[in-house]
Amino acid sequence: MSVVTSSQPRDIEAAIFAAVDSCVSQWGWDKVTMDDICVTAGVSRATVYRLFPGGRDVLFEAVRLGKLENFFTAMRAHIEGSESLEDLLVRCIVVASIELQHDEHLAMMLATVPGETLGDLTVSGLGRIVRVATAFITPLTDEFIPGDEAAHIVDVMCRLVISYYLSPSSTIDFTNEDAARHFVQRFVLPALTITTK
Amino acid sequence: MSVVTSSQPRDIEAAIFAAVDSCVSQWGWDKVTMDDICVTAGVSRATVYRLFPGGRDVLFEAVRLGKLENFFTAMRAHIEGSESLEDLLVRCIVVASIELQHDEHLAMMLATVPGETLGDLTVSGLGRIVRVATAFITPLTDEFIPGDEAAHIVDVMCRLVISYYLSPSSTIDFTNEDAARHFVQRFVLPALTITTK
DNA sequence: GACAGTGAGACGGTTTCCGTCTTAGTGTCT
DNA sequence: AGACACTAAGACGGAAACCGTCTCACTGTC
Repeated sequence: MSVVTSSQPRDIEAAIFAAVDSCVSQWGWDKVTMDDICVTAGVSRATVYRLFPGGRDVLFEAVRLGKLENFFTAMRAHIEGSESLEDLLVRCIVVASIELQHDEHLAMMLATVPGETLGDLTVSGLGRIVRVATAFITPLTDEFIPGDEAAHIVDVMCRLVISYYLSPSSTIDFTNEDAARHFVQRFVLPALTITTK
Repeated sequence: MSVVTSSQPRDIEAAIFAAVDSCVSQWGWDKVTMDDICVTAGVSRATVYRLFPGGRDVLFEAVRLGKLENFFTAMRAHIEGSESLEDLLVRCIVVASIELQHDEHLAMMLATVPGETLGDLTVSGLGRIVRVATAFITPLTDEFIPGDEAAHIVDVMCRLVISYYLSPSSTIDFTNEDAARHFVQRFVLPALTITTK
């Protein structure tokens, strides 16, 4: 299994993912057809449907999951080594906010179910973000606070970051570290029911 | 309530044109639907089809014609007052090349028949450009050369400008005035069968 | 030769889109 | 008030695009 044959399906899969990226950024979710993706990837339709049985939904879901993992993996790299809960939270907020602002399609890809607009994000797509974020981030908070408390914090933070991304405020800029830190000190840390270790 | 007072059909027509622009620049020709345009323009379908009987083709053709006119009207403003044929030709080349390069959708809009890609431009769409260009520019060359000679020159210039736009050369840059002037002096003016007035 | 992976494309079912048409609502003019 | 012009909203049928599946031929590897 670990033996990599000369014909590497991984390359094709990567090409398809890249094609989805390219097509979506060019035309948006709604306008992209499977044929667009096939042509862009330089791949036959049969191949796409064989690699992603179920078609469009399955493929797009796979792309979204991949994006989610990449996003949080990159984030974890940024927040690892934090020496305090405050530091960790601040880094989370800043990195996530910047990344969201940087890649417009990311937010769409991360959260939305096919056919869903960005405006509905706070309604339905948020759940999965919170879920994945919790799974990725809470392990890093272990040394500071217990798991259930962490889950609670992550939940709130997710909603705040996304809310401020979708509808930026003139009073708080989460892409700014000082602002984020001030916010954490003022609103988050005091809310903890257990004193940080 | 959005009370539209004394709704003038011109406003609606302009809104539709703007909507086409917006939609095309967002999704491209092929991906745009009439409903997209209607929604973007904030206008009912019936209205669009009444203003442009024939539907999609007629509307898009109208948009293209409008673009063509705007393009050459703007160009004429730039080349009016030329004191020599050389000056006039150089200005034509430079203005057209810059304008084409500036607005990527312009070339598409100017030349292509619906469903046609930019690569086919030299084949089919070029005829109409040459036609309109001739109609707009030849009047301005009257004081330098006779009409039939002008038509010939305009024809050649159109093809050159478009060719260099579609496939830029490393030796000649038509958006550069000096390069264009040098080219005109070297290849165009000597080819005239009649000495310039 | 057996085999696995791929390209090309046909096929039927579904959805979307187009263009037309009808109806109702609104503002204007006489 | 009543006639009129214009538009929004949406139903409707036919056409086209799209989706997902499937078959067949081709290619490189074992």
